[in-house]
Amino acid sequence: MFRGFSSVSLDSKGRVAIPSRYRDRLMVDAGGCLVQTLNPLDRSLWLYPLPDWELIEEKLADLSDFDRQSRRAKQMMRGYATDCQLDAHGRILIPAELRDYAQISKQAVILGQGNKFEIWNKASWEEQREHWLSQVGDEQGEPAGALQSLSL
Amino acid sequence: MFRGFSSVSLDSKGRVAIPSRYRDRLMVDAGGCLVQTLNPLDRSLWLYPLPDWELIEEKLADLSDFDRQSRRAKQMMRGYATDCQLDAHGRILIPAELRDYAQISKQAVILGQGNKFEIWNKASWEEQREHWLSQVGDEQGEPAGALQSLSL
DNA sequence: ACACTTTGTGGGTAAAAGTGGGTAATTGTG
DNA sequence: CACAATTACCCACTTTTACCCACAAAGTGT
Repeated sequence: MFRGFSSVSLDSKGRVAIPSRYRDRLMVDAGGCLVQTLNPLDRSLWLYPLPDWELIEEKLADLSDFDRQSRRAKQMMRGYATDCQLDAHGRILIPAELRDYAQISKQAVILGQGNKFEIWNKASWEEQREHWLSQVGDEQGEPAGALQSLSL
Repeated sequence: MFRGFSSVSLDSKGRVAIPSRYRDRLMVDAGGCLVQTLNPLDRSLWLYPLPDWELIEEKLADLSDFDRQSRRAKQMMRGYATDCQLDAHGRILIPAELRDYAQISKQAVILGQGNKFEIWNKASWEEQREHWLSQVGDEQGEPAGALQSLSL
């Protein structure tokens, strides 16, 4: 399971260095082959090791074409899925289309999220974080649904 | 179960010495492998032995991605979860991001909290403590839900 | 009281990681 | 077929991190 936070920067060509602590795992499990796609739930990107992506793709294939939501999810995720590979320095190139979608230009963050990574524009991420924290910390507000029953 | 209070200081690199009375436990149970993450409920940090963290991670993985609050909880807790190891002197390095979040710079406190530790900025902790004491002791104030039925 | 061990603290150094950019090859387009 | 744009690969530099060593303070036992 991937976890952890990394602040990274894109160079002028749209490349990001994958934090080194993950590289061995990615080389062993996936031979350095990754799949990027857009995250339809937030304006960010998802990055899967190829084998994990293939599982996702199967799940998507099972979704009905006659349900509009399902059809859109399939179209978006599969349509933007892009193969990529770690280069000699452990970097990947993020295609311009995906950079635009997630509004990533210079500063980004990479979040380990279980079977995948999320890549965010740094500023957007921090905005989301502050927003969420102010909600959770707010004792007046609704006590955050699912979190309520969670003992950490 | 961890318990107890320790006042500690960070050095210029952001390292803190874990109080020695816990070290044996941490070495035996977790091989010195720990996971830090942010505490979304207070501006402090949580520090889990790796095996205990993995239980938490499973709980998080079960939360739905389609509920916004749940998704955020996953993103934050997992996203900021950082592996670390006790060094030869029983210290850990707190990443800059987490230090910023908890506003920890020089003086901190470590609180044993069952399956984990909480790490606070010392001044924030004392402030919280005083604030909480004044609320709970105050007979006028609302009698704090679940505490009401608790016999200590 | 003294020596010795354990704990806390500070910092130096070498290796690794992150970053930036040049150039050649490939691809797509007019 | 020629040209422009994009991509892959290479090299160089800067920053960060991990590991090591050294010392100060406090506690322990003789």
